[in-house]
Amino acid sequence: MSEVKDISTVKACPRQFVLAINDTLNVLSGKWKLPIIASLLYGKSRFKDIQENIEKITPRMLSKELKDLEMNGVVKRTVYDSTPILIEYSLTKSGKAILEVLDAMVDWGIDHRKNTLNPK
Amino acid sequence: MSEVKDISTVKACPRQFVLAINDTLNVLSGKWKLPIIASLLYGKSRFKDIQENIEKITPRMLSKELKDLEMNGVVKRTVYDSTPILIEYSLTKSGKAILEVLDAMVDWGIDHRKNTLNPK
DNA sequence: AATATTAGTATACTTAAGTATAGTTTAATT
DNA sequence: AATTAAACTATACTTAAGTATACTAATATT
Repeated sequence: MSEVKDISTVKACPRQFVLAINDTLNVLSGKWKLPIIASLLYGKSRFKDIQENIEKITPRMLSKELKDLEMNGVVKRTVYDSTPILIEYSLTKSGKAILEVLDAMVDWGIDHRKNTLNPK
Repeated sequence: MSEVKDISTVKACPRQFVLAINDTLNVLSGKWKLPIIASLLYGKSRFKDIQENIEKITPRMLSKELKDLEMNGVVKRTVYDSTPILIEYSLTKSGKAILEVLDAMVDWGIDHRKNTLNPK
């Protein structure tokens, strides 16, 4: 029994990795997801706040994307039964954790600009 | 002079970070970028190979996306002046380095599935 | 009573992304 | 000389993503 798997086994990307990457990409892709997540990381949490924070987003898109993010377990919608009724959006644990992915993306993006302007 | 920047300065995401993230997202978004990068990480490098490796991609899309990745400094196109002429695609240094971003995405995706199926 | 605010929804439309299908060029093989 | 292969390109089309504009329901303010 060899300790070394044959090359097709070693190099093939496991199905669950593909699924995981696609989940992540789904959460981040589209024109408005990142601005929304950034706005929630920053702290702005009411519909109106986010809308004002992200100039040019229409309420339709904000509504749609927030629902999408909520369905994907990234954003939590809380209704406070105060008067007037108050609705707050916040990031879930996972939602906050995505900052690590963003960090990796910042690192790559910055390095890439260096490499591309000044390649070896 | 305070050592502590006021909160709006500290929390605002620097412009270059936003640019870097968008660069990264650009390289990864769309239906075929990831399969293509994965195929090149795996080692398949000729147009025909990639096309066979990624079933269902049309030559139009493969061509378009390869050009796009090449323009963005992620993929390198090499023409070998053999007979018959041979064209090989490979990942640049940056292209290979994007594996780190993919790793972060795998980690988040897997954790996220755990959190979402089994939230605290 | 009229106006404003929050948190959206509804309808119609435009632009971007991706697909389907066929064709081209250069050289090799039969 | 006809057929095959690699590496694409061209044209037309469909679907998905995003925009524009207007509207609604509940409550609060003037």
